[in-house]
Amino acid sequence: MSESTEAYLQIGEVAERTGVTQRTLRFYEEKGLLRPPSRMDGGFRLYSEDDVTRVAHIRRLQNLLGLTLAEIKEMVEAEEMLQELKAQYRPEADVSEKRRQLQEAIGVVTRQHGIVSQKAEQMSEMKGQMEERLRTFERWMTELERTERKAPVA
Amino acid sequence: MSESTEAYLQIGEVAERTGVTQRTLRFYEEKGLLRPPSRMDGGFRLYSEDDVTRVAHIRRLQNLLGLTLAEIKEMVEAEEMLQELKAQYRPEADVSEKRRQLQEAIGVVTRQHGIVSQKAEQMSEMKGQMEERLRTFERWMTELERTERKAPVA
DNA sequence: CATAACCTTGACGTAGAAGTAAAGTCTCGG
DNA sequence: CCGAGACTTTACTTCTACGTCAAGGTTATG
Repeated sequence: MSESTEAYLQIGEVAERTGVTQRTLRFYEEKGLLRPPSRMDGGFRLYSEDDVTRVAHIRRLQNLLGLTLAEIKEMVEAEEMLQELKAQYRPEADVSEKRRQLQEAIGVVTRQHGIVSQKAEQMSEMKGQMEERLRTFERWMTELERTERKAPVA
Repeated sequence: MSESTEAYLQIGEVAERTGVTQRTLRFYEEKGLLRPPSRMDGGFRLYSEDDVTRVAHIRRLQNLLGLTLAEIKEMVEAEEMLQELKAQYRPEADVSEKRRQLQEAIGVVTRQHGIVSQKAEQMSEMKGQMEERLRTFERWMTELERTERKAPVA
């Protein structure tokens, strides 16, 4: 009973490990966010560890950056291209084509980076505002307490 | 023809200045995110500059933090309470009540701050990853160019 | 080989956040 | 005073991102 194909996961496991529902996994597949996984003879989906990582990534893009699935799809496709590029990296293929792909990949990631940078900046600005606000409240509070000591509660 | 009430804006202007549609403004009002504005005799809504600010704030909470309108409503209501508190600050009213309100306000903002902090951190982590990735690409690119010089294009 | 647990597709439902259309009202410059 | 354009409410529609059955096929285990 050696597990020759031990690295494969059924949809239920993937769902559990990623924290999304099976429905969501199928939905992402439908929408092109996950490549159609391999299947068992009976038709059961067989996911790889990579797919798990992928889902986590998708979720982060959703939750953190608030991107739509359509936008995420673009990003993910760029990643895909990258994987491909990585795989093709050794076999001496069309160099100028690889160059082009790499250029495009750089473009995509640069745009992503721009989005993240901007958001991160706005965030920390917001954070600062909130901290200032909290300081103000603390001041008010101390002041209130002073008032209370002067004229204590009946 | 002096503009005694010059500070008031109709919905169209507010829409234009905030970048949301009139429908959205009415929708926010319906949902309790914007206080019902004053009206002209004929029923036209009259907004203040404060309302414009408010809408901008709402949008940032939506876009930056990805909060739902329901969550934003809570926040906005807390702000409201704060305004009230600020206004009542001088008139010597029930001190312990004010204390309670202040406590609550601190609680709300602290929670908000927690959310923002966490997101900000995750963001900068993501940003870092992207930067590393870009560096990798640049390396690949230089390598590709070296290859090209060795065996130039026909 | 039965059967529980797991999976399949398909179809319809839902919540959030508006968009859009209809039919009528108001305002304001000329 | 009137017509163009801005505004009103009401109602229906759309889009996204799934949730929720339903009816049946598959797999693993005793």
